[in-house]
Amino acid sequence: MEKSDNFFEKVYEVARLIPHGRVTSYGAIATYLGAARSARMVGWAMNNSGAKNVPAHRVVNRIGLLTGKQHFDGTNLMQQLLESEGIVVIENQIQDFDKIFWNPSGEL
DNA sequence: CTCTTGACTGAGG
DNA sequence: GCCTCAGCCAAGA
Repeated sequence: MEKSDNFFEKVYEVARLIPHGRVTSYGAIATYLGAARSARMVGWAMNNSGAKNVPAHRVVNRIGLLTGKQHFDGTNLMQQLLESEGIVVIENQIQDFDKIFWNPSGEL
């Protein structure tokens, strides 16, 4: 095992902590890790998540838009996974996003 | 080394 | 609410 890239590993760890039927944003994870302005790095980490067991479909941008669905295998795979968890998604837009949003800090 | 791109966000108009 | 600009940092060419 090589050295864990702290930042990336943290992202994967938090992503796995997201409860079913919930979602969070890249910025929320970045902020939790102390890199509030590095939300892009979270997205990049998700790009590498292809080799990890990370539910990247539960991570969306700040408005609940499935910006990353394009990186998934198909075109509706990400939406399918979210709907499978009880999340309503219309036109790549999560409905009731503010209600199913999960804060990694513990919903303070 | 430099330049561009990108799964983002916040501030300003 | 929308559009534009700037900041952020890593990877690829």
